[in-house]
Amino acid sequence: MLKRSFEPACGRWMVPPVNSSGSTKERILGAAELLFAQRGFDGASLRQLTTAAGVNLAAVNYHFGSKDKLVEEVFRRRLDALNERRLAALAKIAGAPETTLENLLEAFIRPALDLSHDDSGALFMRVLARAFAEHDDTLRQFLSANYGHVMRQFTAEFARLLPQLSKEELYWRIDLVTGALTHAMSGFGMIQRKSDVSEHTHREQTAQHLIRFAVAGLSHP
Amino acid sequence: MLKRSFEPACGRWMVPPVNSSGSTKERILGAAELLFAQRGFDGASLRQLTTAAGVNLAAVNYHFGSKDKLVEEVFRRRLDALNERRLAALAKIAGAPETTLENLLEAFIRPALDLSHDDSGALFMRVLARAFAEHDDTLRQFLSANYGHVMRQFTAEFARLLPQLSKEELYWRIDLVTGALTHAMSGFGMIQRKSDVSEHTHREQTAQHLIRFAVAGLSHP
DNA sequence: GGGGCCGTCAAACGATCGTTTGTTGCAAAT
DNA sequence: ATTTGCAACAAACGATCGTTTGACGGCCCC
Repeated sequence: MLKRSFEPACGRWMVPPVNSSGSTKERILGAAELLFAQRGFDGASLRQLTTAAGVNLAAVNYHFGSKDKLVEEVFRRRLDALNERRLAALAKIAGAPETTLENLLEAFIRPALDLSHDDSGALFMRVLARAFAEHDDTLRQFLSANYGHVMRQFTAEFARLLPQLSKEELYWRIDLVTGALTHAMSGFGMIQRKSDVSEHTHREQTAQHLIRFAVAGLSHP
Repeated sequence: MLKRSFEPACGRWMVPPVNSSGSTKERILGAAELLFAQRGFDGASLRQLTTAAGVNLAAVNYHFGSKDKLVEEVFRRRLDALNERRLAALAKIAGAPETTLENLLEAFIRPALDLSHDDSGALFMRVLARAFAEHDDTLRQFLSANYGHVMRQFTAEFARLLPQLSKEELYWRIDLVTGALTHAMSGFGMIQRKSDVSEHTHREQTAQHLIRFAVAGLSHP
């Protein structure tokens, strides 16, 4: 079997330890983030999810309306925070004459790395990487409608700092940086965190490598 | 709904036009590639799949043993060809004193782009991007066991052409290039093929941008 | 001509899916 | 004290899942 993760010999599926803190809605969202990251949106069933959250099966439909609405809420909760931080960081440097490409990339990348800081935020980056790969047009429209203006503001600032690039050239490069970012954040690839460095240090290294790589890729002639 | 693609008002799910060419096994593999790319491994059911292929429901289990074995075969068929081409291209330049970083990246990237050339090979890149995002350890082991030696040979050649980089630094950068490659190939992002350029031209542009970006990112001090 | 494979088929299997229902406990409002 | 509304629960709904079964027809080989 290639895809589905393990299934224990006894019992049908893993029941992660019950998370008993917070309200019912929050416990569902937390468990959803974990299981969506591990097994995907289709792969994680509401029964696994509600068992992990320690709530009743019907609670998801009661509080969110449907499984799809739950998925939407998982996205909205994290992306609202992420894009707020991005815009706040951008606002501090936008238009300033002394702003460097490193500053701008920092503003773009750092909030994504910080998101991975708190307890389960790191899982969300995997959920996001999955969603990107799903390639769904509905997701595309959702992201564009809700967070498109953030990307537009950053692109405008990139254009200001890289005036030598044509619009098309700039789009291409930002696209490639986004790909490298998503890849690095989701943690697939050769580079794994070594056991002797802390999670925080590892994130810091990731950011450093990513920013240097992106600066070189963006600003080459 | 965020994720599942549309479902038509009449009838339960889309039934793509029947593909009536080739053997039963080949038709199943073709339809699997299409539906796995569109709906994911869990999302695409054997009933959708066999209907699209124009074969009986039981044919999958008869010819492949199980759905999971089918997934495995979808991967193996394309990756065998991809890595053969990569190794052939690498063999022509490995160790040669006049080899440039561009040559090496070309050998690495071009076969992936060429894979997208034939009929449905482009779909496979989406399947692959999905599988990367799934983050499954079983997949990781499958790739490492069957195609790890390819990555190792390329890494050795990268190390020869970039002697100034530490081993860790090199791994990081190759990882980021891989992320950009996967992202560009899977086609999520701002850049979409314009209707006035051919598929071939678009692939060529993708390769050019990607190689230039990667060279800059890899070789910066 | 008859026996053994092979590929295909409709039909069914049990399991699991997302969702709905009806009931219960409980606290605030009347 | 009674009513109202919310949240949680067990249980069931019909649909769909991956897989298995047994029968049917065509083909080659003895």
